[in-house]
Amino acid sequence: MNLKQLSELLKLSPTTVSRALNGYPEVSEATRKRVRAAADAHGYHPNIRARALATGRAMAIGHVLPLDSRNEVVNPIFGDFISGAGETYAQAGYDMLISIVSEAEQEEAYRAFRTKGNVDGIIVHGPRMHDSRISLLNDIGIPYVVHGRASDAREPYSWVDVNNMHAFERATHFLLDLGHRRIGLINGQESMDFAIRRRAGFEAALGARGLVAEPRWLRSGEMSETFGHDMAREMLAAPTAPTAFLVSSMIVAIGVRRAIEELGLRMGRDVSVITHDDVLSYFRNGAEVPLFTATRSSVREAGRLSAEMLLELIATPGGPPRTRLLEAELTVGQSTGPAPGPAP
Amino acid sequence: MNLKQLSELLKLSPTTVSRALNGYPEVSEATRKRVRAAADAHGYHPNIRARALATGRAMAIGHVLPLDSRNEVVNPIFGDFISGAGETYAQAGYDMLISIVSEAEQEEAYRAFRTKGNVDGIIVHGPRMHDSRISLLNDIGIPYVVHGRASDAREPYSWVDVNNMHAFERATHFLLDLGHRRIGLINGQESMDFAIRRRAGFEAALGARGLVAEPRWLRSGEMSETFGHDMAREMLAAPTAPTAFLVSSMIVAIGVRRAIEELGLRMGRDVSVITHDDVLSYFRNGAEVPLFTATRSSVREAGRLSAEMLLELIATPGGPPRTRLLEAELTVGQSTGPAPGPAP
DNA sequence: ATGAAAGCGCTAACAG
DNA sequence: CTGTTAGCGCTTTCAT
Repeated sequence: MNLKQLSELLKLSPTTVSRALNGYPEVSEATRKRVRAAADAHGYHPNIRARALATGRAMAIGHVLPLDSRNEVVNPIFGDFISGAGETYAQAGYDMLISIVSEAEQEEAYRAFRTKGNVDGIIVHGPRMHDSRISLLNDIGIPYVVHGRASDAREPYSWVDVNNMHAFERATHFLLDLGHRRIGLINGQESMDFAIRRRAGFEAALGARGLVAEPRWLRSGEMSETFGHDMAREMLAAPTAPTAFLVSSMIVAIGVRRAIEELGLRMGRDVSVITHDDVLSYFRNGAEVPLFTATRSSVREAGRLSAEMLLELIATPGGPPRTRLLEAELTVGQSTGPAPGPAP
Repeated sequence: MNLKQLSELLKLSPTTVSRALNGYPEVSEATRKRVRAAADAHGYHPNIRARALATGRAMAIGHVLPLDSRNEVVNPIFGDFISGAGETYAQAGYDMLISIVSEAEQEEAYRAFRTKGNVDGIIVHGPRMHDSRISLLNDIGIPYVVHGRASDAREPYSWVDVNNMHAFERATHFLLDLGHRRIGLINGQESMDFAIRRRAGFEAALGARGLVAEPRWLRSGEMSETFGHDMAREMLAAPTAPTAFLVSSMIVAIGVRRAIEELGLRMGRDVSVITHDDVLSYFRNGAEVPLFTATRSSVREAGRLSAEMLLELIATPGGPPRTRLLEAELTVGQSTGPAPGPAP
């Protein structure tokens, strides 16, 4: 059933039927009702490709996901992001298009989105410190929002980001409050913008107490279980080992925990671990102190906001870039135990 | 730059240019070369909407993701699946469309894909035991492949699945070999097909040794950290507690580990944990025994296969359904320690 | 308030 | 081998 058939059925012109269905004001209420009823009865849905061709709008948003070339793995938080964004798109009648490409193919992916004309806007994932994509997208002239930031970008751009620096600063203070003085940071690759910000937060907290980050306890690399395991084992094997780890991702933290277990150390007693991703527990002399870091829901919120922002940018072309910084929820549960932490 | 402009530039008809670019045989190699060069030079990409309208093919595959209504969370393995599928699509020139919808909206999502005409085929995620979607999709008449199975489906359908039963059977045998006799299973919701199969594997392994699963050590529910934590604490608090857990997801296993840590038990000594998701370690009297379950790469492989299968189904309409069962890699590393496990 | 007609950019018969 | 012509299904001027 297409528009023409429906219009013949109704003894109206396709024009009138189209107008009736799309809420144009110059249609009488009577015919509009009649048209709506017939459309419902026959399960008519406009062909989206034809509409897109006629209107010039694709009614779709493209997401370009960088594929880690080494691991062929996409960032696990992506699922949370799109579950937030997807809801917004669905309400607005937009489709979500995903393109997973290696670092080398990124540029081409953006150009292809533009010239193929299958999206009206783009969400950029995994921005790096020196990210050429931003000026590329400005040149191309397609609306976009970056999830995260590219610190050294000269040109203005729209972004939504979680306050990584603040989150890691608070987490570090939390460990310092527990009495830890030797803290290891197991971070993501520092070509990624978020990793730089997380280290900055870590160092700021240490600095506020007159401490300085030990280079040997600063590690950064791919976000894998193996990496976490190997780094933690290395650091724990040294004569003076960290008493706590701050870990950039849940996956990595699993490896760290494995290393701790292998060495016969006790989590939360001999060594503590904080991740940026989930609910974890700590101990002060045997008393539980849960720490909630709500990264997953923050990321979903970031997805929702990015989508809204992008749809607004599409609706108001030529408008100024917008930005939004989210605070990740991070709350420390009631501590029932005595104050001092493990011996430094 | 569109086809007409490019053809004027080349002093050729749009038809010839189109044929040259799409590899039609009746074009001379000389002009084909010339056309290709010009297209590359000017960054020409055909407008996909116009092509879709003209050909009747959308050149896109739709993925319908069920959104867990309670948690608003998508299954974390989804990222691995689409990273596998995405590569196949990209090579074949297909786009990937994602639709994230709650359980209630599923039917409408499939119908909309069909009537809007924006996809040529569908991948179904998260099949349940009694899944009405299969007969719906057969009625609608759009090619599809199910990631996973719906055990009680009457009609034939195409699917790709990991052998969950076998994976859990082997994992259980592994724990039994270590000397464990009290094993807890923390499973996904048993309305999901995969959860049923995992339990079946668990029970089969126990049965092979003349053992029977204890109902109090069988738990199933949402795949969250909190659920894992709460179930493990409950089971560990009982007078006779499991000495090992078999856990259905990495996220859940994090909660289980937290529970173990809180109770001051030692991972791999007092209690062992196997997950279906990642690299983990076990201990026999202090010696490390790594167990590798490569779910993540298996899922990526499943994504790749599903995509290939779907493209074939699209290419050969009316063909018979295809199925494919993958064995998850699960290998036990070299054990350097003495044989006996923890006391039963 | 309704309709006729002209495209959107491409592909696919049908000529030549 | 290349070009001409006619749509794909819809929206959108421009008339009436």
